[in-house]
Amino acid sequence: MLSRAQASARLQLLRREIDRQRALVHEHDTSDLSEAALDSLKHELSALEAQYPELVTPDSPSQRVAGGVLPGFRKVAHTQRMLSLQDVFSREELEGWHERNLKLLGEAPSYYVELKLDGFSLSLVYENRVLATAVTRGDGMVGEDVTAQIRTLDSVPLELPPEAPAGRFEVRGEVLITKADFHLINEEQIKEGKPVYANPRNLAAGSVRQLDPALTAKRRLRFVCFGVPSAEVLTHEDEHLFARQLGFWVEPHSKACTSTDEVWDFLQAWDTERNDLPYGTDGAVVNVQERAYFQKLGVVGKAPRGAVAYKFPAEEGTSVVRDIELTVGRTGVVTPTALLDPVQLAGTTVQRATLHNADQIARLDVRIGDTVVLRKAGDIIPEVLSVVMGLRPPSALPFQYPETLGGVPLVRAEGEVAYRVDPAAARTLGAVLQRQIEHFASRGAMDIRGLGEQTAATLVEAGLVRSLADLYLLTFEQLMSLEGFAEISAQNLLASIQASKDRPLSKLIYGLGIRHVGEETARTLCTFLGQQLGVGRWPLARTIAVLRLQTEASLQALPDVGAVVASAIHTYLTDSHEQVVLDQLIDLGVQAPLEVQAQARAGVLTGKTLVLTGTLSRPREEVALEIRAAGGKVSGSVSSETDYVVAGEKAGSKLREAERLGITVLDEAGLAEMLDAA
DNA sequence: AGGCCTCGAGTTCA
DNA sequence: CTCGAGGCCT
Repeated sequence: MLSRAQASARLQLLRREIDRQRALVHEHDTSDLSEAALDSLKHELSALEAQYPELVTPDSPSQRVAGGVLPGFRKVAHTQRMLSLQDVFSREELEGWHERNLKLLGEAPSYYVELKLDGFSLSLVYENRVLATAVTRGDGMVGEDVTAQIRTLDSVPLELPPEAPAGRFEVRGEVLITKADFHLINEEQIKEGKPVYANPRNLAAGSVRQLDPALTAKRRLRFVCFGVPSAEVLTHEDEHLFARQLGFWVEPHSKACTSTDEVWDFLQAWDTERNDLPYGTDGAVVNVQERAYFQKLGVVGKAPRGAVAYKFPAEEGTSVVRDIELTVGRTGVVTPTALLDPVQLAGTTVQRATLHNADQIARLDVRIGDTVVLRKAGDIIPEVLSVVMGLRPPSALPFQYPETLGGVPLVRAEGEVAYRVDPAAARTLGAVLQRQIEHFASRGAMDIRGLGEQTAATLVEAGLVRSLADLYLLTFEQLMSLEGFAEISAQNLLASIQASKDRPLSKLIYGLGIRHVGEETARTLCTFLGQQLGVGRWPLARTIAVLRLQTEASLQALPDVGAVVASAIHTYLTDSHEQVVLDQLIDLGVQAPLEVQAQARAGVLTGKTLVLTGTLSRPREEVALEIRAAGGKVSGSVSSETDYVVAGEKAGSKLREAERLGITVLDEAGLAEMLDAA
């Protein structure tokens, strides 16, 4: 919560930045901030003003209806004010609005939901069925006369059919440009070395505000009607039908609903389906269906109560960096994370975002106190896109890494992006040990159920676990003495730890956390050991003994193992600490068996590389196992080396990449068929 | 030396 | 998912 003085300073910055953005958009049709990010700033502004109403100034952007009037066009007053709509962002807010309708009307209205298209609003006035004027929305009261420009649009009838009423008749709608045309025009701009348009709305607005109508005509603009306020009809839906009869294009996906459940279903469905529409939408308008009710609900401030604009969860937003936290990973790499004021992003509340490394911080020039633009990368992980420089407090200093972390010196290795804690001292840090244990116990490694972040922290803090081997020394009594352990959970954990002794060798090697040795390299080592030892089932004592015989040179002979990886493995095996740990694991009965089959039968997929993507019906690891059993290799990324891509539900970029490269795409059934063919 | 390609490691929220 | 970096081929 900001103090009054802090709020006042912040408000000033926000107003200045929002005004600057508005000037950019409306006078130059460019922008250096996305629509969603700007929305987010406006949202913060109104929230702060709501909190400190006495700080609202008459010139605040919140006091104005979007738009503004540009010099060069004749100003025209709207006969009926063009209102704006109140925004709702969640189901709760939608239900709240419905409750209010219910209270004010005494009974539930029905609703008509229509997609809100991404263009700019326009009012057409017909006099005796002939187009008289076309006026932009402007500030809602007064707009600009763009009749000459609008006349060039095919989708605006210059004359209405006889069904239209005589006299003055108003038609309202949105002027927009399709996504395809938007991209086409921006490509032209790039070719000509001109600035690109930030979004279709800016382009549509810019195209209409060409003083020369011939220029407007070249842009393929379309008028889409959303209302005929002066028509004599009973429902909002009828307005749409009537407009269609008169020859206007009306967005065809609108839906009549009798409950908010139905409304919500519509909104949820279109949140994803809208991506397939040829034009952009950033929300939907929920209208009270019955006109009489709509009138009765009236207008409050500058918005009618009978309709709200639902905004689809934005993929971009803004927030303020309160602090930069440094966390140390299992390898000793120190990663900076921005701690943020909570912000809604694509349907979740985001409070932290990784800054990756020192380079990234320097590139973005992120500082504590900065306002940043955030996006969800791949719909999951928040990412800092940029800093809004106009909102930087004067006191913000460039971020500096400290010299030490937890008393251990931080070093940045030659040519590396990352800072690490001094490797020799890393194992003395509880945080590093905790991460090592988490990794060792993770699903891809030893798969010890019940040993996650929380438990690992408890065990390390209590001093019960000082190395990976200590896990196998834990007793029931020790666990019971810990906070948060009951009989059942203690027994379960001990059982999981026992069970982990029989995981395959590759899982153990991966779990050890040797630098540069991941799942793939662990398997490479196992294949090599299999060749050395021959057919049989080999215990850890034997496999480790063979590994310890290897020189760096012999390791380098393995596929995908070069100088760096070989050295890392060799260093690990000869490190005195690690030797003790490995010997202990052997003594404590960790088998980690290496099974060597008589002869890896050549399967149907021998020599083939496959990539799995999307949601499969079974765990990915299970499918991967079958593919490997058939001789195939499972890789993480699609390239020209890939033979098949197996796509499940909701496959994303990898599927597109596969299509681009012309790689055969299989579904799960297709894969099963190939495997069965063996 | 340069340019793929693959692997490793770290990441957020519900 | 994304980025950095190691391995390997040209």
